[in-house]
Amino acid sequence: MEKVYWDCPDFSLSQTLECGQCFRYQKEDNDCYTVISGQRVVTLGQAGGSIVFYGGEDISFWKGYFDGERNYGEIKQQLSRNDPVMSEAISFAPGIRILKQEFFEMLMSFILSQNNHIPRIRGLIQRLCGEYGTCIGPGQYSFPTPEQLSGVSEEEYRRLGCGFRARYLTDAVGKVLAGGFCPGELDQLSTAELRQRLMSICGVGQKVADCILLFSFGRYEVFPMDVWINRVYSHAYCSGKKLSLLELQKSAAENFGENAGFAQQYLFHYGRNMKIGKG
DNA sequence: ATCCAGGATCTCC
DNA sequence: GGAGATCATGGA
Repeated sequence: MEKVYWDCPDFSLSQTLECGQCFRYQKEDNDCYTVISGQRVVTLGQAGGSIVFYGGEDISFWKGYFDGERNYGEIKQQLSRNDPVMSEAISFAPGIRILKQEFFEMLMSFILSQNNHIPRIRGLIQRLCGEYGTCIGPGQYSFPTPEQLSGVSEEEYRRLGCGFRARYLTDAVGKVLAGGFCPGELDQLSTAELRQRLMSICGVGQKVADCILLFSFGRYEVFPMDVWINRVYSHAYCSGKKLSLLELQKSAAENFGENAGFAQQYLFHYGRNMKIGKG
């Protein structure tokens, strides 16, 4: 099999895939990962600093998916300046990059994420793909397109285990199919406008919208505020005080500015693994 | 067994 | 705008 090597600085494959932003990867026995995005599937590994693609298809797509062109060294340096907490979080997982994932996948996945555990979210998505996606390899299924989900009822989503989120999924599919969510058009909107547009979908609140903004639209100034980030940020930056969501957002924006999204992911992964602010 | 999860919505003030 | 109850489900 053809191998392609790629040297990408500040990049850990495992940290990037396993830090909670992505649900569509599988760790293989030999320390490789199989990743699926859209209709594409890739198997890759990391030996030392070098990424190894097993199979030479769509390499440029995957380099974009892993945000290969961005200078994360500079981002980390800016964030670490005068910030011991952030320095600690970054040194815990210095190889995180923010993936560029497909819009509809992010929309559906983060609707499913609400009030749910990450392992269970992955399971739901896997079942959703197996049921309605296209087989693109041995046991591998693409995330279903809006068209593939056009006839799926709430009942069927419930049968997969989606629970109260079933209604949200049908609403999302319907609104996407009705138009108004074409990525090329959405790219032109300001972050605030795009957030409002996303929140017009039932089951998409600010946090889910912000995850879509960050992980799919590259709006790196957003700071998705979930239960973990709330704990970590309150504990480490607000001396444990209970601030309102609005106050927390304002504070994070002042602290991290245009790099808030990157900061959020370093903090999220660190705080969740260290169980900061819990117990 | 009981708790809790990358929340959103509804109601009520 | 903010506080509280409710929502399904299963992994830990």
